[in-house]
Amino acid sequence: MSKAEKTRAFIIERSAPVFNIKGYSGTSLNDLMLATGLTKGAIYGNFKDKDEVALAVFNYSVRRLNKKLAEHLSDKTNTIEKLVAYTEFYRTNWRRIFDKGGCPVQNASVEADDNILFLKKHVQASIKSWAANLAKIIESGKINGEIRKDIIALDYAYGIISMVEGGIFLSKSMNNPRFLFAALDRIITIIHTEIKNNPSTGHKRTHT
Amino acid sequence: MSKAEKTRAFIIERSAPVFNIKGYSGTSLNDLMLATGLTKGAIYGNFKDKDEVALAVFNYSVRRLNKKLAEHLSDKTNTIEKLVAYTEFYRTNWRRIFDKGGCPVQNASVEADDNILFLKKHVQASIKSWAANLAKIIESGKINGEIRKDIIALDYAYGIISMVEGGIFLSKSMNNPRFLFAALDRIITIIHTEIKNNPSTGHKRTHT
DNA sequence: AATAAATTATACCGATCGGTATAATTTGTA
DNA sequence: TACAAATTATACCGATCGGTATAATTTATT
Repeated sequence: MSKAEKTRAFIIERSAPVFNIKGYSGTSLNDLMLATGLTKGAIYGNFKDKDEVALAVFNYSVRRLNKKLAEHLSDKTNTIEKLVAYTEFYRTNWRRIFDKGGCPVQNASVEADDNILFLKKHVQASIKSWAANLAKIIESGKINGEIRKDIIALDYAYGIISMVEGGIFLSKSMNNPRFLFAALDRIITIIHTEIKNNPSTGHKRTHT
Repeated sequence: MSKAEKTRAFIIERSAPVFNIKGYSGTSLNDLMLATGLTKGAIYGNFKDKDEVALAVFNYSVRRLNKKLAEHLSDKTNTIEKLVAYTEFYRTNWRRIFDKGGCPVQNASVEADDNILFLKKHVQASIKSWAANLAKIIESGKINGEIRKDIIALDYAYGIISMVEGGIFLSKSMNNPRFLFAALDRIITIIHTEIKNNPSTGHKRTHT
């Protein structure tokens, strides 16, 4: 790892919360200089422009969050446990996430979706991969019998994301985690009543 | 209505979609001049600074949305119909809303919650009044027997808002209304299975 | 129609924006 | 340790930022 590579990584790490809190338009190069303690020369020696910093920061933030999430699921063996752990992750880490400006996907998307075009496609890609990962977990549960065979994994994956983001939005807006917790509670209810394979209550079938 | 009052209203109307699409930091006075066809003199003759325009625009956008929503509910008499009409409103008007930048509350909140402080308290106030209105509808249903007496109206009000905003977020991000529709479908399911007073299935009580 | 008041247009302000050329410095290699 | 290359700091660029003073114009009143 060369000096420049280290500096580049350092700039990204330090700039991430700044972009996430102040937004793309709201973050100036002066902000980045303050956050890193470096000068314009160092920044522009490692990035061609502000867009490239913003993009690297977005990808870094998403990868970091995905990594933390994966770690949180790593010791879980069965599917239902993994899905519940998914909600536990946010229940445990909401404060850390909020302190750094909230969900980077939500922030980037809401700011970018109408006018900052170079970010929008990356936002969409990260949401797609997020949903695909969740769907994969659900699909694996269909194979081992934990999850009902007739549910559409991707639909529920997007449903979970939708509710998580709605909860984050409301809790962040109101400075109160209870709305996020309520969303997570509902997700757990859905897991147990809709997607989990409950032979006795599932489809009210009396024979297999 | 004096000339200045008309101009003020005109500036607000024309600036509303600009702020909602480009955000507060992303909207410049030049943008407002372009959107209104007026000069800085006209704008600063009616507003003391950019903050005042942004604030007036936010309040206008919220009031306008509430008005449209109220109109959509006006012909509904009973509570369940009103709640269903609530979801119908978004199902019918999503495109119009999306074209103007999405939900103004969501946009303002996500941009403002960490750093544009003068907007944040107004965002919180508008969410509170939104929830209170919804809760009022639910409460009236408790009185006339349409809604179960044991449910907490405000909790469900915030739950509905959370799901609507989550759906709007995801659909706006992905350029696809299906995620919003899915959220609305779920809200309707919750209305019918959880909060509606279903004497036969409600609490499985065999006696009153 | 004359005129005072209210309103809008023009021209300009200092500050800050993103970005660049170049000088100073640090790094890796011989 | 000498030296070339890579990296970072400094100084500056034109453009645009929000905001203001004032001139031109429009409005309302008589």
